[in-house]
Amino acid sequence: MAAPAALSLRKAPRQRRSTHTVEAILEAAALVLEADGLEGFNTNAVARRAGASIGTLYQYFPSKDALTLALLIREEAKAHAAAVAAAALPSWRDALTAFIEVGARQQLTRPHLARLLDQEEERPHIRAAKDGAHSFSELLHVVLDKPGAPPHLYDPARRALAAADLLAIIRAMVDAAGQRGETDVDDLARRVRAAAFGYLTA
Amino acid sequence: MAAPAALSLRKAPRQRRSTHTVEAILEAAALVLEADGLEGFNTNAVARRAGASIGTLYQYFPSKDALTLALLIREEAKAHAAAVAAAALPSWRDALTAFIEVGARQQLTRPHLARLLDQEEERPHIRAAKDGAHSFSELLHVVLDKPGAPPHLYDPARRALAAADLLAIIRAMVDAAGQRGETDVDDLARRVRAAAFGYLTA
Amino acid sequence: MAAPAALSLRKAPRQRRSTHTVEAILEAAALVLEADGLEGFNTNAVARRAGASIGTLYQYFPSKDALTLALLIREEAKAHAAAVAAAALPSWRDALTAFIEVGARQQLTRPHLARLLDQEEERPHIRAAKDGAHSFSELLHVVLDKPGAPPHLYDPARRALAAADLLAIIRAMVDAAGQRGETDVDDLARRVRAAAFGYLTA
Amino acid sequence: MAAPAALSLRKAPRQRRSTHTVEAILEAAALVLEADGLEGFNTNAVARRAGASIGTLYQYFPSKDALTLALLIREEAKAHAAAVAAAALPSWRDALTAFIEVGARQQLTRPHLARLLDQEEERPHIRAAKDGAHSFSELLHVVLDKPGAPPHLYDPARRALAAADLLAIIRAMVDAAGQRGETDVDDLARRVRAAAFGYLTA
DNA sequence: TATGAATGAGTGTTCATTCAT
DNA sequence: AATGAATGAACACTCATTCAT
Repeated sequence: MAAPAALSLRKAPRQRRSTHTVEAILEAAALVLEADGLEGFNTNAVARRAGASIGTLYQYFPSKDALTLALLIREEAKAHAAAVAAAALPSWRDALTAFIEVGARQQLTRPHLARLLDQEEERPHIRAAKDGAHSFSELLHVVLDKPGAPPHLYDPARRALAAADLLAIIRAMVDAAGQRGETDVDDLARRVRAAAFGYLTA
Repeated sequence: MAAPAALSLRKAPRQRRSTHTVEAILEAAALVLEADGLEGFNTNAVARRAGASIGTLYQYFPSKDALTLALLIREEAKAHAAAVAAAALPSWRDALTAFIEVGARQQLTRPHLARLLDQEEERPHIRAAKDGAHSFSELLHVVLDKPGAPPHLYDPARRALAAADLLAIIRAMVDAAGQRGETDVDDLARRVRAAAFGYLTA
Repeated sequence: MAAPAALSLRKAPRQRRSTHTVEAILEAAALVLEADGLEGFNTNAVARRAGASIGTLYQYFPSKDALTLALLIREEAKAHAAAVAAAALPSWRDALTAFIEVGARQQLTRPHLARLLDQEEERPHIRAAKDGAHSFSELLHVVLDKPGAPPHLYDPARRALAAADLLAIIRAMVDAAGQRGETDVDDLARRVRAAAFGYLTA
Repeated sequence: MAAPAALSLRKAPRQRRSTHTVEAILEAAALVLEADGLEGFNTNAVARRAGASIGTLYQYFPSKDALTLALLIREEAKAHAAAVAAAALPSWRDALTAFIEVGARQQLTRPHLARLLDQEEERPHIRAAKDGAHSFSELLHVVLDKPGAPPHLYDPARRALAAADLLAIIRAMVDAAGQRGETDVDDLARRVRAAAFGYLTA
């Protein structure tokens, strides 16, 4: 599950100062991404925005991809923790409902950033490095495996397919909503629930 | 809503030879995209693959974005025509069903290419230039406006939202299926129908 | 024997203009090396000196190492041809004498350049790519295999060692002489002969 | 002819701990050089390997060149002492024989390191700073000045040239032998003697 | 009309060196 | 004295685009 050396942090920040620097760089990366999109996302711009030198950036991130990956993981961390909690609910309906709400809330927090990171996540290099870390797919798997879940999901293959389909549905709907500038988490969650539960019970 | 000059074809290919050249370049672009992904997609590579010079490429496409856009439109053309036919079916259920099948079939034809083009389509530059051309969203709008459609869609705003949601769902599911290497159009269409109709009737 | 793709010419110059460009770049590389040494030898400086853009340089040389290698081969080409002729002389004494003269003359032509290229030739990357091309060692082998050569060289292993030793001796002496600014080829050749024949007959 | 300030030790290590640190850094430099070659030889790597901080390194060595120079001198020190003893032998033949043995033994001890340092020694910056320190050339001069040496060396200019030639020969042969992985000092010394005495008596 | 040589701004990355702590 | 975070000039290399032939 660990990222290959080339994409993991180059050095663990030891002093107070350096954790602050790493944090500043990551936030700068997020801001650049939001402001200028993927086209404007280059390491020099990130360093400048962070008020750091390019050398400093590379002290902590061995490559641009490593920086992207770190940002990806940072952004997903909170949502993933919440998703883990959601997936732990005993009833599969409650779990799925909570899971969807987590997704909606996460996406509407920084919608532009989230969408661009979703795109980056698709790049083979990043995808491979991230591997299973923060796997929302696995969590959905767990949800669909709970007692009372639709019987046609007893078959592991079909369950895996359903988990993938659901993830795609949730991701796409919240992404698109964020793109459109929606801000009402509840309404969005309601519509996603309609699609998700509709898919499962059809 | 015509595309801005910089992205339209530099010259309309009139002569037979020109059409052939343009077609060769477009197919080369598709092949490069499929073989090397976005990272390998550059104008020199496309020209080389097309057996044309880079100068010739720029004689027909004023910029790389124009080439991308032209490929996008070419790839969508057949599917769009089919979708128009689908949307013309009198029953909204039949229309939506047919629409979904069009999407599934389109995506599984050249899945890798379709997905990369979907990504390119998100880039603001391209998006703006493409504007309304080949709007699958509008077609869904038409479908949901047919008599017998769920009553809560009488409200135009809600109908627009539903059309957007449905498009997101269909796109995401067929994209992901293509990525996974699925080839069974019928099974995919069945699952998408489940999500779509489930969403509408929930 | 061919250099790996990454170090061979990127494209063969087709037009008159481009052969001229390639030649200009190679000569510029030589001049930069002579004027500023290895420290000043960078691709931007070479391009500037050649009156070309950096992009043009990279059209023909896929990497800095490829440029270095090409220069190396260019500089050795004439000397190697002459050395082949020398090694073809029937008498081993005449052959060795001629071989030494070739080395002395080559080195004193552009001594500083020759020495820096000798250094570059030691770098593993370059060495591997060059492989057997322009192997002066092989030529010495041939010389020592001629009838009448010292009998203790009948053993192939000892002959190989002797060829290596002789090459080292010749190289070192002419290198050092060039460094010191010597210009008298004949005197230098005389001293190298003393060492070489002395070595063989001791 | 002292080395310029910038290349001399920044502070003379007086305390036990300092000496130990300097020694650790020098050995680390040697190890890095052996393991990763000139390409991998950078101050940060050396400090890391020495278990010291980069700041500490710069407390003792004012620049990378100073470190290189110090290592060079350290590595030559033992050999130079032995060479001084060799040059002190009354007979010029014995002296030269002993001198050669010193060279062979030195080179085969840490062949890779010795060769890389030989290369560094050629760099103008280093060469100038080192100036006459550890001049093996001067020692050879002394040897050739002993009674009974070949009469054509009575002329100081010719003697200087011969000393230079001999040094080049010895250096080159032991270098090349080290590169090839030879380990037999006696056999190597024998061949070098053949070249050296051959050169002088031809 | 077609060619492909040429351009050069832009980008990722390294590494010797400094200096606040 | 020791640390290691920070610096930024320098460099290899790419690629969209132009234009002389």
